[in-house]
Amino acid sequence: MPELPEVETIRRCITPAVIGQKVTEVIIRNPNLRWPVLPTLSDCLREQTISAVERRGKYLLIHCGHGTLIVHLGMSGRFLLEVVNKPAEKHDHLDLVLSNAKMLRLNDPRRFGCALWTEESPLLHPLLRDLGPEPLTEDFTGGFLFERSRGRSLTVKEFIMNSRIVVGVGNIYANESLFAAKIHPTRPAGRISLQRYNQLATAVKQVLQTAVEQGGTTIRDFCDAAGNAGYFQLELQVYKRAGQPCRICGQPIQTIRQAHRGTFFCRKCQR
DNA sequence: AAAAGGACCTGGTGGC
DNA sequence: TGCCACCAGGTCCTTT
Repeated sequence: MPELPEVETIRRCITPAVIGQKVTEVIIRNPNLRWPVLPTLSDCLREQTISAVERRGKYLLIHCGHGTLIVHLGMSGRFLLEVVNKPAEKHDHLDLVLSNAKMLRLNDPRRFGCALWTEESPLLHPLLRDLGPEPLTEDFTGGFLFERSRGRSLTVKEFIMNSRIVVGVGNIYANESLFAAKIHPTRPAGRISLQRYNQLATAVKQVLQTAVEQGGTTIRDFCDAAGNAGYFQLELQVYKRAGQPCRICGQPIQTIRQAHRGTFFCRKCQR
Protein backbone atom coordinates (compact mmCIF):
# COMPACT_ATOMS: atom_id res chain seq x y z
CA MET A 1 0.00 0.00 0.00
CA PRO A 2 2.17 2.79 1.17
CA GLU A 3 5.02 4.53 -0.58
CA LEU A 4 6.92 7.47 0.85
CA PRO A 5 4.03 10.00 0.79
CA GLU A 6 1.64 7.58 2.48
CA VAL A 7 4.13 6.65 5.20
CA GLU A 8 4.94 10.32 5.74
CA THR A 9 1.22 11.10 5.96
CA ILE A 10 0.81 8.45 8.64
CA ARG A 11 3.89 9.73 10.48
CA ARG A 12 2.52 13.26 10.59
CA CYS A 13 -0.87 12.00 11.70
CA ILE A 14 0.32 9.90 14.61
CA THR A 15 3.13 12.13 15.86
CA PRO A 16 1.14 14.65 17.92
CA ALA A 17 -0.98 11.88 19.44
CA VAL A 18 1.89 9.68 20.60
CA ILE A 19 4.78 11.97 21.50
CA GLY A 20 5.27 12.02 25.26
CA GLN A 21 2.87 9.11 25.79
CA LYS A 22 3.88 5.99 27.62
CA VAL A 23 3.31 2.55 26.14
CA THR A 24 1.25 0.86 28.83
CA GLU A 25 0.61 -2.44 27.09
CA VAL A 26 1.47 -4.31 23.90
CA ILE A 27 -1.01 -6.80 22.45
CA ILE A 28 0.26 -9.26 19.88
CA ARG A 29 -2.57 -11.17 18.22
CA ASN A 30 -0.62 -12.56 15.30
CA PRO A 31 3.17 -12.43 15.38
CA ASN A 32 3.51 -13.89 11.90
CA LEU A 33 4.40 -10.81 9.92
CA ARG A 34 7.21 -10.81 7.39
CA TRP A 35 9.52 -11.40 10.32
CA PRO A 36 8.10 -12.74 13.59
CA VAL A 37 7.14 -10.12 16.12
CA LEU A 38 9.36 -10.54 19.18
CA PRO A 39 7.34 -12.43 21.84
CA THR A 40 8.96 -10.22 24.48
CA LEU A 41 8.09 -6.98 22.67
CA SER A 42 5.77 -6.06 25.50
CA ASP A 43 8.62 -6.30 28.02
CA CYS A 44 10.81 -4.19 25.72
CA LEU A 45 8.27 -1.40 25.28
CA ARG A 46 6.19 -1.28 28.45
CA GLU A 47 6.40 1.91 30.50
CA GLN A 48 8.64 3.56 27.94
CA THR A 49 7.83 7.03 26.67
CA ILE A 50 7.63 7.70 22.92
CA SER A 51 10.01 10.55 22.18
CA ALA A 52 9.86 10.88 18.39
CA VAL A 53 8.42 9.32 15.24
CA GLU A 54 10.76 9.45 12.28
CA ARG A 55 10.61 8.05 8.80
CA ARG A 56 13.42 6.48 6.78
CA GLY A 57 12.22 5.52 3.30
CA LYS A 58 9.05 3.53 3.92
CA TYR A 59 10.02 2.60 7.48
CA LEU A 60 8.49 4.31 10.49
CA LEU A 61 10.86 4.66 13.44
CA ILE A 62 9.07 4.97 16.76
CA HIS A 63 11.71 6.11 19.21
CA CYS A 64 11.19 5.13 22.83
CA GLY A 65 13.25 5.48 25.96
CA HIS A 66 15.57 2.53 25.43
CA GLY A 67 15.13 1.57 21.84
CA THR A 68 13.17 1.97 18.63
CA LEU A 69 10.25 0.13 17.08
CA ILE A 70 10.84 -0.19 13.33
CA VAL A 71 7.57 -0.58 11.44
CA HIS A 72 7.08 -1.30 7.74
CA LEU A 73 3.57 -1.51 6.31
CA GLY A 74 4.42 -3.73 3.37
CA MET A 75 1.82 -3.82 0.64
CA SER A 76 -1.40 -3.78 2.63
CA GLY A 77 -0.54 -2.47 6.09
CA ARG A 78 -2.36 0.27 7.98
CA PHE A 79 -1.50 2.02 11.19
CA LEU A 80 -4.57 3.39 12.94
CA LEU A 81 -5.02 5.52 16.01
CA GLU A 82 -7.97 4.11 17.94
CA VAL A 83 -9.57 4.36 21.35
CA VAL A 84 -8.36 1.58 23.65
CA ASN A 85 -11.60 -0.33 23.96
CA LYS A 86 -12.24 -0.72 20.24
CA PRO A 87 -12.77 -4.44 19.51
CA ALA A 88 -10.15 -6.04 17.30
CA GLU A 89 -11.14 -6.96 13.79
CA LYS A 90 -9.69 -9.30 11.23
CA HIS A 91 -5.98 -8.67 10.53
CA ASP A 92 -5.51 -6.42 13.58
CA HIS A 93 -2.20 -8.02 14.50
CA LEU A 94 -0.61 -5.64 16.97
CA ASP A 95 -1.72 -2.90 19.38
CA LEU A 96 0.44 -0.41 21.24
CA VAL A 97 -1.74 0.83 24.08
CA LEU A 98 -0.82 4.34 25.22
CA SER A 99 -1.22 6.22 28.47
CA ASN A 100 -3.72 8.64 26.87
CA ALA A 101 -6.29 5.83 26.42
CA LYS A 102 -5.56 5.59 22.71
CA MET A 103 -3.68 2.92 20.87
CA LEU A 104 -1.73 2.45 17.70
CA ARG A 105 -3.17 -0.55 15.89
CA LEU A 106 -1.38 -2.35 13.08
CA ASN A 107 -3.69 -3.99 10.54
CA ASP A 108 -2.14 -5.87 7.63
CA PRO A 109 -4.10 -8.46 5.61
CA ARG A 110 -1.15 -9.70 3.56
CA ARG A 111 1.34 -9.56 6.43
CA PHE A 112 4.21 -8.31 4.28
CA GLY A 113 4.87 -5.67 6.91
CA CYS A 114 7.00 -5.94 10.03
CA ALA A 115 7.44 -4.55 13.53
CA LEU A 116 10.98 -4.95 14.83
CA TRP A 117 12.57 -3.83 18.07
CA THR A 118 16.11 -2.56 18.21
CA GLU A 119 18.14 -1.00 20.97
CA GLU A 120 20.87 0.06 18.56
CA SER A 121 20.65 2.99 16.19
CA PRO A 122 17.87 1.94 13.80
CA LEU A 123 19.76 3.40 10.86
CA LEU A 124 22.40 0.72 11.40
CA HIS A 125 19.85 -2.09 11.32
CA PRO A 126 20.56 -4.52 8.45
CA LEU A 127 17.27 -3.59 6.77
CA LEU A 128 18.08 0.12 6.82
CA ARG A 129 21.82 0.49 6.65
CA ASP A 130 22.16 0.00 2.88
CA LEU A 131 19.27 2.23 1.86
CA GLY A 132 19.85 4.98 -0.69
CA PRO A 133 19.27 8.68 -0.04
CA GLU A 134 15.97 10.27 0.86
CA PRO A 135 14.55 11.70 -2.36
CA LEU A 136 13.37 14.93 -0.71
CA THR A 137 16.86 15.88 0.47
CA GLU A 138 19.72 17.53 -1.36
CA ASP A 139 21.65 14.24 -1.32
CA PHE A 140 19.37 13.08 -4.10
CA THR A 141 20.36 14.64 -7.41
CA GLY A 142 20.47 13.88 -11.11
CA GLY A 143 24.22 13.54 -10.83
CA PHE A 144 23.81 10.87 -8.18
CA LEU A 145 21.41 8.88 -10.38
CA PHE A 146 23.69 9.32 -13.38
CA GLU A 147 26.73 8.00 -11.57
CA ARG A 148 24.97 5.08 -9.93
CA SER A 149 23.42 3.99 -13.23
CA ARG A 150 26.56 3.82 -15.36
CA GLY A 151 27.13 0.36 -16.77
CA ARG A 152 23.74 -0.94 -15.69
CA SER A 153 21.39 -2.53 -18.16
CA LEU A 154 18.20 -2.71 -16.13
CA THR A 155 15.35 -0.39 -17.03
CA VAL A 156 15.15 3.07 -15.54
CA LYS A 157 11.86 2.26 -13.84
CA GLU A 158 13.32 -0.75 -12.03
CA PHE A 159 16.38 1.36 -11.23
CA ILE A 160 14.48 4.12 -9.42
CA MET A 161 12.32 1.57 -7.59
CA ASN A 162 15.42 0.02 -6.04
CA SER A 163 15.64 1.24 -2.43
CA ARG A 164 19.43 0.90 -2.47
CA ILE A 165 19.45 3.61 -5.14
CA VAL A 166 16.76 5.86 -3.69
CA VAL A 167 14.13 5.15 -1.02
CA GLY A 168 10.40 5.64 -1.10
CA VAL A 169 9.67 5.47 -4.82
CA GLY A 170 7.19 2.64 -5.29
CA ASN A 171 5.12 1.68 -8.29
CA ILE A 172 2.72 4.62 -8.34
CA TYR A 173 5.34 7.33 -7.99
CA ALA A 174 7.87 5.65 -10.30
CA ASN A 175 5.27 5.73 -13.07
CA GLU A 176 4.24 9.29 -12.31
CA SER A 177 7.79 10.60 -12.00
CA LEU A 178 8.87 9.07 -15.32
CA PHE A 179 5.88 10.68 -16.99
CA ALA A 180 6.70 14.05 -15.44
CA ALA A 181 10.31 13.71 -16.65
CA LYS A 182 9.15 12.52 -20.11
CA ILE A 183 11.33 9.41 -19.88
CA HIS A 184 10.18 6.06 -21.28
CA PRO A 185 10.07 3.49 -18.44
CA THR A 186 11.85 0.72 -20.36
CA ARG A 187 14.88 2.79 -21.29
CA PRO A 188 18.09 1.20 -19.96
CA ALA A 189 19.22 3.11 -16.87
CA GLY A 190 22.83 3.14 -18.02
CA ARG A 191 22.03 4.92 -21.26
CA ILE A 192 20.32 8.01 -19.90
CA SER A 193 22.12 11.36 -19.97
CA LEU A 194 22.97 13.52 -16.98
CA GLN A 195 20.60 16.16 -18.26
CA ARG A 196 17.70 13.71 -18.33
CA TYR A 197 18.58 12.41 -14.85
CA ASN A 198 18.46 15.99 -13.63
CA GLN A 199 14.94 16.16 -15.01
CA LEU A 200 14.10 12.84 -13.38
CA ALA A 201 15.43 13.82 -9.94
CA THR A 202 13.45 17.06 -10.13
CA ALA A 203 10.33 15.14 -11.17
CA VAL A 204 10.66 12.61 -8.33
CA LYS A 205 10.97 15.41 -5.79
CA GLN A 206 8.07 17.35 -7.22
CA VAL A 207 5.75 14.34 -7.48
CA LEU A 208 6.53 13.08 -3.97
CA GLN A 209 6.28 16.54 -2.43
CA THR A 210 2.90 17.15 -4.03
CA ALA A 211 1.68 13.71 -2.96
CA VAL A 212 2.72 14.42 0.64
CA GLU A 213 0.83 17.72 0.51
CA GLN A 214 -2.23 15.86 -0.80
CA GLY A 215 -2.09 13.32 2.02
CA GLY A 216 -1.02 10.42 -0.21
CA THR A 217 -2.83 8.39 -2.86
CA THR A 218 -5.96 6.42 -2.05
CA ILE A 219 -6.54 3.87 -4.79
CA ARG A 220 -8.47 1.39 -2.74
CA ASP A 221 -7.97 1.53 0.97
CA PHE A 222 -5.11 3.79 2.00
CA CYS A 223 -5.95 6.10 4.85
CA ASP A 224 -3.99 7.96 7.48
CA ALA A 225 -4.03 6.97 11.15
CA ALA A 226 -7.26 8.90 11.66
CA GLY A 227 -9.01 7.16 8.77
CA ASN A 228 -8.77 10.02 6.26
CA ALA A 229 -8.21 9.20 2.59
CA GLY A 230 -5.58 10.98 0.49
CA TYR A 231 -6.21 13.09 -2.60
CA PHE A 232 -3.24 12.53 -4.89
CA GLN A 233 -5.21 9.96 -6.92
CA LEU A 234 -6.95 12.98 -8.46
CA GLU A 235 -3.62 14.13 -9.85
CA LEU A 236 -2.45 10.83 -11.33
CA GLN A 237 -1.34 11.26 -14.93
CA VAL A 238 -0.65 7.65 -15.91
CA TYR A 239 -0.96 5.18 -13.02
CA LYS A 240 -4.02 2.94 -13.50
CA ARG A 241 -5.07 5.03 -16.52
CA ALA A 242 -4.52 2.43 -19.26
CA GLY A 243 -6.48 3.32 -22.39
CA GLN A 244 -7.47 6.73 -21.12
CA PRO A 245 -6.21 9.82 -22.96
CA CYS A 246 -2.90 11.35 -21.95
CA ARG A 247 -3.64 14.61 -20.20
CA ILE A 248 -0.94 16.31 -22.29
CA CYS A 249 -1.28 14.91 -25.81
CA GLY A 250 -4.48 12.88 -25.80
CA GLN A 251 -2.89 9.60 -26.90
CA PRO A 252 -4.14 6.54 -24.98
CA ILE A 253 -2.02 5.61 -21.97
CA GLN A 254 -0.18 2.34 -22.53
CA THR A 255 0.31 -0.45 -20.03
CA ILE A 256 2.98 -3.15 -19.92
CA ARG A 257 4.52 -5.30 -17.21
CA GLN A 258 8.00 -4.83 -15.84
CA ALA A 259 9.34 -7.17 -13.18
CA HIS A 260 5.78 -8.32 -12.48
CA ARG A 261 4.60 -4.77 -11.81
CA GLY A 262 2.17 -2.74 -13.87
CA THR A 263 3.80 0.06 -15.85
CA PHE A 264 1.80 2.95 -17.32
CA PHE A 265 3.14 5.54 -19.73
CA CYS A 266 2.43 7.77 -22.71
CA ARG A 267 4.12 6.50 -25.85
CA LYS A 268 4.24 9.97 -27.36
CA CYS A 269 5.25 12.09 -24.36
CA GLN A 270 7.82 9.66 -22.93
CA ARG A 271 10.92 8.73 -24.92
C1' DA B 1 28.26 -7.50 -9.17
C1' DA B 2 24.14 -7.45 -11.49
C1' DA B 3 20.00 -9.50 -13.33
C1' DA B 4 16.00 -12.49 -13.09
C1' DG B 5 12.67 -14.95 -10.80
C1' DG B 6 10.43 -16.93 -6.80
C1' DA B 7 8.88 -16.34 -2.34
C1' DC B 8 5.97 -14.50 1.26
C1' DC B 9 0.21 -13.58 2.06
C1' DT B 10 -4.98 -12.20 1.63
C1' DG B 11 -8.63 -10.30 -0.93
C1' DG B 12 -10.94 -8.26 -4.87
C1' DT B 13 -12.36 -8.66 -9.66
C1' DG B 14 -13.70 -10.45 -13.95
C1' DG B 15 -14.46 -14.43 -17.05
C1' DC B 16 -16.76 -18.75 -17.80
C1' DT C 1 -23.50 -19.28 -7.15
C1' DG C 2 -18.88 -21.34 -7.76
C1' DC C 3 -14.35 -21.95 -9.43
C1' DC C 4 -10.19 -20.09 -11.43
C1' DA C 5 -6.75 -17.02 -12.99
C1' DC C 6 -4.86 -12.83 -12.33
C1' DC C 7 -3.96 -8.53 -10.09
C1' DA C 8 -2.61 -5.37 -5.99
C1' DG C 9 0.85 1.10 -2.71
C1' DG C 10 6.88 -4.23 -1.21
C1' DT C 11 11.22 -6.24 -0.99
C1' DC C 12 14.15 -10.03 0.46
C1' DC C 13 16.45 -14.19 -0.93
C1' DT C 14 18.28 -17.62 -4.13
C1' DT C 15 20.02 -18.78 -8.48
C1' DT C 16 22.27 -17.76 -12.73
